[in-house]
Amino acid sequence: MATFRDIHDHLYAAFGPQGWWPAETPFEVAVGAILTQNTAWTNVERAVANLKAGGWLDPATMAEADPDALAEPIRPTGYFNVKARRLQALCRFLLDSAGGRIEALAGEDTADLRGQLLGIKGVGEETADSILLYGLGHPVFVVDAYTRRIFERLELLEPGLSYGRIQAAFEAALPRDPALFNEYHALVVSLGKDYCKPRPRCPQCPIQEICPYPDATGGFPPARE
DNA sequence: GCCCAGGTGGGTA
DNA sequence: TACCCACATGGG
Repeated sequence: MATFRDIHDHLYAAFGPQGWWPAETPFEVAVGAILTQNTAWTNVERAVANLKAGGWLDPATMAEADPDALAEPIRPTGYFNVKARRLQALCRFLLDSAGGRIEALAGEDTADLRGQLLGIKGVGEETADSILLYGLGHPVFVVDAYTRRIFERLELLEPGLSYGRIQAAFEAALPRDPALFNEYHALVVSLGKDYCKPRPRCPQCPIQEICPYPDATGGFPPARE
């Protein structure tokens, strides 16, 4: 039976280091974390390029903007009206509690800071944890739809567990190392994006020798996303 | 045309 | 608590 550690090692052998998060600053990580909600990263790249070109990538500039104006550069990510307000809520939080500098929060207690981030409208568990891990280097494991699908299919997670239960399973099985959590989540995304699809398709999966699906009859577990 | 994409908040029972 | 639904563009 493969372990969480085994899966990481297989993925690392297959894909190599991922170099995440694809952003230049912690603030850009936080912005990207909101923009990528239920959205392909290629669309986020366009939006971030638009934000940079328009001089938007600054907490005070975003917070004070007309939300309809902020929605324009982020249009390629979809949900642009919702996300414009979410970005503004994030920026207001940063201005109120960190002088507009997200780096100023890095030294805070992880659980306390996570609670503060979850208080921002539009920042849920995955977004908060992405900001904590990739933006600020805190040791939290990021759980996403790929994590759930892949590890349920590997039968390392029971179907239907909460975010917190899944996160706890990973954090209990692995050393509390931000660099490991960073690489692991990025590798999971890489597998999910290109191989472990929702529908019964596993094209040339690089870890198929340790995955029970498709089984002898070609069967898959029911899709549940 | 259909499925899918690095979710979240609000409403209802 | 546990479902539903809205939010929306872009690629395969």
